[in-house]
Amino acid sequence: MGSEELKPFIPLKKPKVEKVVEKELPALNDPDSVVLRFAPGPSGPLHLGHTRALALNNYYKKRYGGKLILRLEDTNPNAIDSDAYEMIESDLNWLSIKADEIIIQSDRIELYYQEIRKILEKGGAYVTFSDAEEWRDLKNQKKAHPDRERSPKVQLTEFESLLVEGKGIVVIKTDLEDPNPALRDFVALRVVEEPHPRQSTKYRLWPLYNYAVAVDDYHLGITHVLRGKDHLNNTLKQKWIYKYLGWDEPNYIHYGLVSIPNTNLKTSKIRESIKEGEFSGWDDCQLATLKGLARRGYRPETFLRYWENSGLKEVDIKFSWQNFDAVNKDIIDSESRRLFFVSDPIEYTIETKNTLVKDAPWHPGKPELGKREEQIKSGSKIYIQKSDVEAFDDNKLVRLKNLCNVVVNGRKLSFEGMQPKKGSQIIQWCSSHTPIDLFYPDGTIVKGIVEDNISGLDGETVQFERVGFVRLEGKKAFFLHR
RNA sequence: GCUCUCGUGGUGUAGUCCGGCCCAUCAUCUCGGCCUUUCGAGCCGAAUACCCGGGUUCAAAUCCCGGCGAGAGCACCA
Repeated sequence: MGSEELKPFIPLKKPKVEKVVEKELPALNDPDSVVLRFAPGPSGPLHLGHTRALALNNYYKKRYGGKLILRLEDTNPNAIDSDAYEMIESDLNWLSIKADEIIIQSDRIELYYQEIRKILEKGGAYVTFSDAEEWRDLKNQKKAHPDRERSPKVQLTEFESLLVEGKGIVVIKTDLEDPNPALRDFVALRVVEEPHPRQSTKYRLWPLYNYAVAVDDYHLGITHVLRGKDHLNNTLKQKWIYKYLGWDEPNYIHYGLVSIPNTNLKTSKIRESIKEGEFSGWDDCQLATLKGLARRGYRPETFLRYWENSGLKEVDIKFSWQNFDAVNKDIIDSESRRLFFVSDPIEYTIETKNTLVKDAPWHPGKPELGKREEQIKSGSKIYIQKSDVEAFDDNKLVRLKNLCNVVVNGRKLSFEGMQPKKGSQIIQWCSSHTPIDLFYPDGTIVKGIVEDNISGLDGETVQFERVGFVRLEGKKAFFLHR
């Protein structure tokens, strides 16, 4: 058989069907009424790490027309920054995420008392005055503390007395035989005598995380709990409370942990460093707080888009600044005006017969934005970056970008034509200028000058050509990314 | 140590439930080329991945078993 006859038998590559897959996050169960929550502890302002939970919850809220509750978890009087309540709300605001309801746990202490009474009554919890170690040791040996076996009636009496005095704890009974020691009997409420920033000394018995979360999730009607998988065990604990109270459980969704390289996210550490003067405040451009990142010029949409793109798989992931920056650049590039920035400026004088006019567009892709014009007369000072000057020889022809060609001669630049010459070096320059300090997130500060055109641009992101995108703030510029 | 998760290019992601249209998607990064009075943007192209080993099957990224690896939890924190 000739090759022509074989043709029908040659397996053909199937043409690939162009799949236009609308990429989206996985669907939720029970999508009919979706109630979600974002529940930070008010220990400081929000940082990059918080934005994932926020973005994901917000995404599903919008997708299903649901409701998002901001719940401030302030049940540990020792770990509260009283400014944080407001800072968190303003951070949400900045992200354009609207909480449909704001709940503060320390306003709901009576509710936690009410529900624990029910559990005590049903024999699902107990009060003990045992010291922490003894109680924990017994647990680890799968043994019950004697206080565990007392009748509900006694437990209730002990509970009421704990409200006024004594040093005990209220414990939720689980399965003492559970192979995972983390899941055996856990504390629901404990005594804290320190005054609470909002409630002062009104209460002395404070609920702990797992207990308060379960009670609130139920009473707030939360349908879907979206959180990191570090909460896997917490979910199991919280289910015991649902069981005792006969409540229907919400849908739990756990996503993998993110590690954010080279970034300090520990609120307590940051606070310390601010106190020591290492950072100027929560909005220092070296920090990955929302305030710090906002100051550098990251856009709210960047956070949302980045996290929605990262999905919610249970694998642990690494945060990529590169990818994050790419998202931000995509948003700001088309709207950021261009400027010349000259670091370590060296002064030159220009010689020209005719007055020259700088003809530089505010944005190369958007002529409608107009130009940044400037008249350059003979004798005008021209400033050039030291690193560019280092490549100069006398009689070298260079192109002052958007102006003209010049020949370098000592500290003089002589006009040498308007037509750009192929191959000649093109450099940025400043004449009339403003001094500006460029702050990098690693703490370095570069002093330089910027064209005298920035008056109307305070607070905006612009691109310093060849340097990267920055956000302007007075006589400062904060480096964003390339 | 115990308990629980999870392993797709450098990074993130789609596909895994219900095996075939997957010689594996998209984005970013990297490297070329084009364009450009920015080292930005845009356009074109390239390179790079199903943790390993068995099994089931006509057919495995997808199912089963074993290994290896990574992470988390083990608080009177949240």
